[in-house]
Amino acid sequence: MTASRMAPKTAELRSRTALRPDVLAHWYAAAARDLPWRGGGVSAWAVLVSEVMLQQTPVARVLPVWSTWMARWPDPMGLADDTPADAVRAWGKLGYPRRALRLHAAAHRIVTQFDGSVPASVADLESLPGIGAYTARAVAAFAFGARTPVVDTNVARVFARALLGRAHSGPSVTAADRASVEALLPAGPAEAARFSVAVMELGALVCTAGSPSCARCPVRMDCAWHRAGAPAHAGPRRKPQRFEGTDRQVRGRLLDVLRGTAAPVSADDLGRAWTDSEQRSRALVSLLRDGLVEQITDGRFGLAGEGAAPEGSG
DNA sequence: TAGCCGTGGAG
DNA sequence: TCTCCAAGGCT
Repeated sequence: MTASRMAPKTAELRSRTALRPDVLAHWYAAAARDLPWRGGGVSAWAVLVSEVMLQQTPVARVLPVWSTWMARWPDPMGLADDTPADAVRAWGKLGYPRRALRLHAAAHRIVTQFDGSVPASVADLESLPGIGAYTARAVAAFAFGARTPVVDTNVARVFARALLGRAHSGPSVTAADRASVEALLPAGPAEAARFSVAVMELGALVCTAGSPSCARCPVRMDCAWHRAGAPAHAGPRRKPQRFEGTDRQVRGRLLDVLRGTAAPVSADDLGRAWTDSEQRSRALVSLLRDGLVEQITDGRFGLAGEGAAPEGSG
């Protein structure tokens, strides 16, 4: 869903009925998953944490980690008071552990810069580490009721299919995509947020990337892609990511060792996690550079913040 | 901006 | 077994 693919004018898009807010709201009420970070009584912090955890990560894997996290750190102050190592360890095996580091840094910034309260504006949210264009708008809309386009890969795909008749959206969500979605957002903030979460849910449960379930789609009769016979995508697909044998895998192995031990470990201990010393060294350097790992004065390695000498000891 | 950054379940 | 990928962000 690049800018060029969004060529149809707003008025033309608006005239189409493929994504009627009322239809989507009705479907959402009946089909949506009951997720603990949705609905009333959930803090903005809880929403923010869920959105960060959900980046590139399946809901089923996020659920238990989010629950544990929120029980331990119900507000940003609690997390900011603990070490980055605590955050990385609590993150467990969710993947992309730098998110834990950034969430910890975000909590610190919320405390120091925003008086402990998650900011409500998109601009302030985007200024926080680990909070990008999508997450900032998701928090603004779902936690604060802001009328702002919440466009993730699901929303982009649903729009590409229902309104443009294309099988897939572009490789990444652009500002032009957000502008297109914003043009179709219901006028009321509450309705807009409901519309956004409904489209997201539709993309996650029905209008999936691989094998969409058009038969049970509430908007199939008005979907441009479905009406065109659901033609396959012609252009190039995203290059599949390989993992086995990559530095990413090595980083994961090293971090797994460090998560599993309370005390810092020696280089030899890390050596057992991966035999190729050159690759192991490269991965370790990158972890140090990222701030996930640190080396203490005796040469051993630990998660960031846990190997630090006590204050005043040197 | 294309490449990098984890993990493990599903088909 | 192997491929694909799941609510992005950062450089």
